[in-house]
Amino acid sequence: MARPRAFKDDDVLDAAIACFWRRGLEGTSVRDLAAEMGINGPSLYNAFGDKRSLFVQSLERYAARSMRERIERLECQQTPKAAVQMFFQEVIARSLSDPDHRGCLIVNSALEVAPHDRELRKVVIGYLGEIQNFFARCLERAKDAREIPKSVEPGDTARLFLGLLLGLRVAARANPDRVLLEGMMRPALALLDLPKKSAAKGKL
Amino acid sequence: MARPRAFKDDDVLDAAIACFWRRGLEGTSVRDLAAEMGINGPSLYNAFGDKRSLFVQSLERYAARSMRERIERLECQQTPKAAVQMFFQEVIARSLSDPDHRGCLIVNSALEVAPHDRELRKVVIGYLGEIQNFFARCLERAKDAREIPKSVEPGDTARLFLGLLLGLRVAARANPDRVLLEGMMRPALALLDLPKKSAAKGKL
DNA sequence: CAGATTGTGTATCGTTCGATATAAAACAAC
DNA sequence: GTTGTTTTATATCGAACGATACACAATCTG
Repeated sequence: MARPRAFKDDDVLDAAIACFWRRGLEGTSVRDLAAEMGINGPSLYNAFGDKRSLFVQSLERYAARSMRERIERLECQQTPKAAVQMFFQEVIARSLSDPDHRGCLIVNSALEVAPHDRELRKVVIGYLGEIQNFFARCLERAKDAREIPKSVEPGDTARLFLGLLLGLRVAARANPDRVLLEGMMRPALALLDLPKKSAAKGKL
Repeated sequence: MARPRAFKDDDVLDAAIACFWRRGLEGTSVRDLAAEMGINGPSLYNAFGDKRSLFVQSLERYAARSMRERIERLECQQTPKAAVQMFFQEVIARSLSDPDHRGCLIVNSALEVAPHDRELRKVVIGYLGEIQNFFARCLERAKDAREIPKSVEPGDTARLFLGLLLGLRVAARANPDRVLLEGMMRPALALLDLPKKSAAKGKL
């Protein structure tokens, strides 16, 4: 009943994600966005509303495609313990191979916009909660399956892993060095190692 | 031999720190800065150079007054193990009591400016290295003093604590919740607890 | 005092910002 | 075809941006 879009919303949204991911909300201009998306300013406003609204939609698409995709894939294809291990393995690999040092759009947003934008803070906290819940679920299941020591407390350990993920992503932006990224995870992931079964041992 | 400054550089630099700390480099305008510093634009440029140069000087003063002060104070007044514990205790207390959710200027800068500014990246990496070295020194000394288990590897554990500090500061900006902040540190700090001396025990 | 030098305050430079007014273009329904 | 609706492209809008030109004020050296 009217002129059709000359672009697919999802495609240009991916281009917007690329901009925001590299430079953040305030660091990206509407002209930058329009150029990268291959559309004109008015088309951008017509399709996505103002800049902040485009940012919200970019963040939501990023969360669905980058975060939830990884969580769902690992959670249904791996054992609970391996899911956590591979989660960080993938994040580190991505961080080390990204020449732009983009880190994670959610973490970047947690630092840039969450303190000043009440609504976006709720959104970001929601995404971080999803990650924390993923860790907590994996740890609970791993504990039930005797994959990890009984001494692991799933709640706090999930918080530990969330904190380390945030730290990993910050380090990935400033100093993506393999020794640093793998080194900071090693003692934490070692918490999941089962105690060796040796002869002269036994807690009781 | 000429007209004297109507302000003390350090005082107005503190005001600049306050601006950059809350809103970052790009989020703070020169007008914001001049207003908060109580001086006019030209005086700002005369005394500190351009905006980026003022940012560098603010960051250096912040590092000296917030980071190095804490490190030196804890390192000479506390046992090595207590220094690490109190470091995080102080950071968490500050994070929970700050109504502006400012986090840490160094961490904020690691995320905002380090990826796009080669020189500032070096500066930020240097500051992060100072923190990591503080942790490493404390852990080495604590190990020598039998304050922490022999199983603690100082290098990686220092990287772990640096990563957690970064994560703590990000969480402090988006979601400064006591349960989260203390919970994410608990399993990591528990690594420093000595094993209980019970009767039926002994590694060898 | 006069001369030199530096800081201050006003006003503004050109640029870029987010956001639109406007009109032509591309479709569906008729 | 005509009409109605939405998208596109050009050309901006006023505001805010980083940065200065300029003249005046304040100090030191003689």
